[in-house]
Amino acid sequence: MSRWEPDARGRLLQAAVELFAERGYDATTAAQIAERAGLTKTTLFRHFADKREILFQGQEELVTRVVDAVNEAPTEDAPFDILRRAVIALCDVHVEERRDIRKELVTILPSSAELQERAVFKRFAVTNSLHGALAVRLGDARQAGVFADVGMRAYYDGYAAWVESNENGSLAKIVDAELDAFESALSGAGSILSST
Amino acid sequence: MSRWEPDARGRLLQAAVELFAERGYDATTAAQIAERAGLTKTTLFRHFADKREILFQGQEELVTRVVDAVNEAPTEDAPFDILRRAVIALCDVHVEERRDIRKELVTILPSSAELQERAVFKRFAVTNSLHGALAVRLGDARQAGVFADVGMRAYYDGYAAWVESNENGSLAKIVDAELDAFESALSGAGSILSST
DNA sequence: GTCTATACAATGATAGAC
DNA sequence: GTCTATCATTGTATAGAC
Repeated sequence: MSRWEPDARGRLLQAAVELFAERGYDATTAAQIAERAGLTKTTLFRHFADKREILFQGQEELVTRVVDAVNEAPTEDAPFDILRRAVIALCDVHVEERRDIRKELVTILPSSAELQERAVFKRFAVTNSLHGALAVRLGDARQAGVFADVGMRAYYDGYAAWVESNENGSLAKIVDAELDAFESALSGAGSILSST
Repeated sequence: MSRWEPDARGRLLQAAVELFAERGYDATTAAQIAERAGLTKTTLFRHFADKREILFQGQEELVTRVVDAVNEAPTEDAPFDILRRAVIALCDVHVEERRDIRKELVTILPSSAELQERAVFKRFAVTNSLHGALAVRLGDARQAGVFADVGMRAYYDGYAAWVESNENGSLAKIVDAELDAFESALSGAGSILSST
């Protein structure tokens, strides 16, 4: 019952995705996004720290998910099983996500260096959180580092395959298979190290 | 000879590092940097694509170095030995680098989100190039991915330790030891995977 | 508590003169 | 190569409207 239309953030996101798809990220100004959402530039920046953040909203949840999953993993879990839980926990986020926007994102992202930088930085943040949690749990920072990298690689590779495959089937299944493949690669790694 | 003082880029870098150290990255404007270097803002942006790039100039060299090292590795090299060559090849870049600037960089970087994003993006670019070259050489994209991540982790961890240790000894030595540690972690990885 | 109006500082692009 | 000048855009700050 307020005087304002509700869901300002949602409207801004919708407007942004539309305009980015129409004329590209760089060619779209913050003012144009706000206008299409029936708001002003000032209000846009009250909701989002910057223009990039419109598309990466809610990534902080990935950090808490991955850390919680590691911390709550059963004591009897083997290291790679802990990693598996953590990475699979990330997949659930995308269930609620709007499919149309996800589809657009994949085409918008490569068009702007600014956006790619932000995307990479978010990935880095999640990787670091996973690394930290695993280091505590496993007691070995280097092993935790390798596992964190492998897990995130499985996640992002799986995500890319999922989006490209027209989204039949669940993301979690694809990522799980990806983890299997990396697990074999790791277990075979001992035999392909230095000859010395 | 010309009317202008030579080495505009060097003077701009010098001025930028000084000012960033004095008053922080965000509080320093492009105009101030240019002024201290005896130039104008326009000229600054003719030499550097943006303000961040002043500090990350020459990182493209890392990409060519790492790729060349992989491609030129002897046929008889084991996979991890190829990786070792590639990562060690990165270390030589920092020999020529000016020590005072390197020292300052470590304090400036954490003070600005903008700078960290760029730094992470550069690391990502090098990692991807290494990944690509290793994938071709090893014929297994996933194995190459794990190796690329491990190698870059060894490099950046080693670099951090090197800078912190007041720079006695060579970077290559520290990174090499780091690689040894990761190699053991990898060779032991087979035994710590899923219990299933 | 959310939105608007206005003014402002800084980045980065562009065009033309030396 | 550099300079002056001008410009659009991002993002902030302030003060006020509903």
